Amino acid sequence: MSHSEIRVRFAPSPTGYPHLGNIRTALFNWLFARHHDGKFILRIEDTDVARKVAGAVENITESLKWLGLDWDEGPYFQSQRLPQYQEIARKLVDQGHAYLCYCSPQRLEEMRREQMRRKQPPKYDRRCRELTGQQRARLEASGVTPVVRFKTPLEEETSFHDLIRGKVTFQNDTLDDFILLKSDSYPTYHLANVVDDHLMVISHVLRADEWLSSTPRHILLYQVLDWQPPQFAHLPMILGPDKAKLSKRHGATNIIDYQRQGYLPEAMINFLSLLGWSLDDKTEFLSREELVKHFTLERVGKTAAIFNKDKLDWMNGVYLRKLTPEQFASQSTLFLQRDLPPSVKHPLDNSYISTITPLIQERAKTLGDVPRLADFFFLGDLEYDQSLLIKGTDTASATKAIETSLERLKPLEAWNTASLEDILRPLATELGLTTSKFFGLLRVAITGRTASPPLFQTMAVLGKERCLKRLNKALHEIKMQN
RNA sequence: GCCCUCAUCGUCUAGGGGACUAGGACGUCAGCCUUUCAAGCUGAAGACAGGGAUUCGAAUUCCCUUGAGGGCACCA
Repeated sequence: MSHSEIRVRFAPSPTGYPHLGNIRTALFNWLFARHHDGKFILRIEDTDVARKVAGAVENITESLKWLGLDWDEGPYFQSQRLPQYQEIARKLVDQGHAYLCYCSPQRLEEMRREQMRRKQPPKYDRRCRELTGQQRARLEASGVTPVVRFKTPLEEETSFHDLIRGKVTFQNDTLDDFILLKSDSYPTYHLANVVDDHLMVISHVLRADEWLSSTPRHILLYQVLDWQPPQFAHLPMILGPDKAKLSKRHGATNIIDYQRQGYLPEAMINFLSLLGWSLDDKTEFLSREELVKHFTLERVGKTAAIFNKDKLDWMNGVYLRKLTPEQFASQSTLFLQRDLPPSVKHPLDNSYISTITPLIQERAKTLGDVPRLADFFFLGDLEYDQSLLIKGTDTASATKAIETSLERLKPLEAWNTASLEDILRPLATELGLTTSKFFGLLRVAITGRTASPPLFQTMAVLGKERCLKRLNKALHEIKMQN
């Protein structure tokens, strides 16, 4: 591989399922790689045995696949590369850049509590930093398994140039002697991350802003290891509506949930790309190809973005409407099969579905809306809410309207939108009702609700038999209620 | 408490000294269309956190204040 090749990675830890923020990071890495014709690498940072979540790796790969964020290498697993980290840790100890620490977690915990209580920055007191051989031998003999800590320089400062933030500087004395290797001999994030980014020849680290303050530690590691650090770009965070870092308590943040709710991957990609990045002052819609073509770090912003679900819904609706009727029908089918009430008999008839979905397409914001918007096309008997049935009309006129409609409709042979309109529209005048009232009444009788696709089209799709049956039932209910 | 970062309409953002009476989008409101709901169209309301400084001129540069976020684990 050439030295100038762009190589980036998405490196999630399998301690949970990826949410919007994680995926936005993946997306920007992917876009950056594709834009520069580089490589996008997937690395699983599974160094925390205790917090590992079953199925997380599968969920991560599934999410990336759903969105079409294909990776060129990996997934690599850090848990399978333990010897590499251990060797580096050993080397650092040998060279005097790191040391063995025998302090117990309990002692550290107490110390932290005390520091917090005294409003001091919680920091390791470096008790083991300068142990004599004798002291070490005694601790070793007592059976304590040590951790390896980095010997952070006590003076001077560490700075680096962030591609998005510019120059960032930290005083070394504000840094801790952080742990490199845990007592279970797994590396911590800091060690594994640096070692892997170097070994995998990562050219650019594009990660969320929350990592900014650990970057000086990483820089320090690169320095003592005599490795060239990658370029860093810390992406603005995505926050929940409460302005806090996205987390479980923000609800359905797992990216796969959005798939389940019926968001389209294209819409998701487009929406996410605009969270922290923009092309110009007006472009809202960009295809995957356009995104790849135009994506640059220069146009990534610095300010954290609050996730705005309303806009996602709007955008998904636009993408839904852009689908061909055939595409929309086939995409809807899965959701209808999954979410229609159990009373609806399966399997569903595909040709019937394709007559319905055109009436739903411009009304759905997600594919998950489809079953709710279309259930009355599949249900047998409808349950009427009496207040809906007689809304805006009195019982007598409602009864008469439906009776007359039934009378005129029964002999109708050609049951289609035009013929239905030819019969029913004049009837409104005849009955002395506004079309709004008359059609509204029929709408409730036919669909069980006050809002639906256009009445005649709906009736045409439902068919004569079902419509007459529903009108009869509605009529019966009106009479029963009085 | 300490460190770091950020700061334009409710939200996502454009803006990198004069083109800004600050543009676009979502949302909101109003109107049009209309058999309802949507969709569509038109319009409206709506922001440069505050204070200094630099400059002929600042949303744009610098400083301070304030606010917000993030980090400070044998978690990543």
